[in-house]
Amino acid sequence: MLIRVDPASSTALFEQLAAGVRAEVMRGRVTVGQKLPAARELATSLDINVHTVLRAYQLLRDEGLIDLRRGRGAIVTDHARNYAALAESLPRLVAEGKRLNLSANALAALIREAYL
Amino acid sequence: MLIRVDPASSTALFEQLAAGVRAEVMRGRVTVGQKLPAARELATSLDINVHTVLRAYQLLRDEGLIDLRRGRGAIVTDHARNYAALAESLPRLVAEGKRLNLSANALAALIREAYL
DNA sequence: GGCTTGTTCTATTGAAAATAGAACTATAAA
DNA sequence: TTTATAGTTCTATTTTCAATAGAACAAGCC
Repeated sequence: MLIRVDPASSTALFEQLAAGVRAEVMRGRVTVGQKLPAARELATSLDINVHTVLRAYQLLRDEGLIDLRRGRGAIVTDHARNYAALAESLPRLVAEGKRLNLSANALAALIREAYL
Repeated sequence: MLIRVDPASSTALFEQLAAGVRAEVMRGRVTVGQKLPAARELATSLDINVHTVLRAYQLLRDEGLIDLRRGRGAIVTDHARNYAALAESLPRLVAEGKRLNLSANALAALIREAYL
């Protein structure tokens, strides 16, 4: 699993982390049943705080993407299959957004709006 | 133009405002050449600070969606036509996201990721 | 039993949002 | 050309939240 994090970004670290995991799941590089790195371990390798990683994990649990329990760690749930279904339609919309000169921010915000 | 704002949201007020305008543009309820409410006016009606509204407007200007100048106000540019092109494809993706039980947050984050 | 791993708690620091008020200037309209 | 409009710029304060830190705790696994 390849997760990058940009401390200089305006997006919160825990959000970046969660987004990174989601993206890896969508790409199929992280699949059902797979175990994510232990929070302390990932925190060390990314040189960030454990609590920040745990917050990202808890966010993913709330979404149903991982099963998170002490002693066991974070395991990707069946929910991950859903993400794969977007692997085609999502890049298509992104391409359209780019063609129209929309920023990533603008397009993401439109998604959020349309969700209500 | 109908803009709502939720002070309790984790999303910044100025981001919500900008998103609201973008959404109205996409829906065709705000069109090219149209003048947005004056910052002071909108601030009063939403019961938020003028600077917060101006920050949202400046964000939209940076995106090229409005022409913002003192004395004139905020006028929607040609760029708005691009948004209309998304009025179909975007709700389609949103529907798919909902069907897959993805949160608005997750889908928006995936958009952001795919944009890089 | 001992190791791993998340949970919970308190506390501190730093950055950014939001507010507030005032003075200023370009634009449009009367 | 005067006047009202409306964004720009400035300083300052308050508030919220991310991120860090450390410690004690509890569930699960070998």
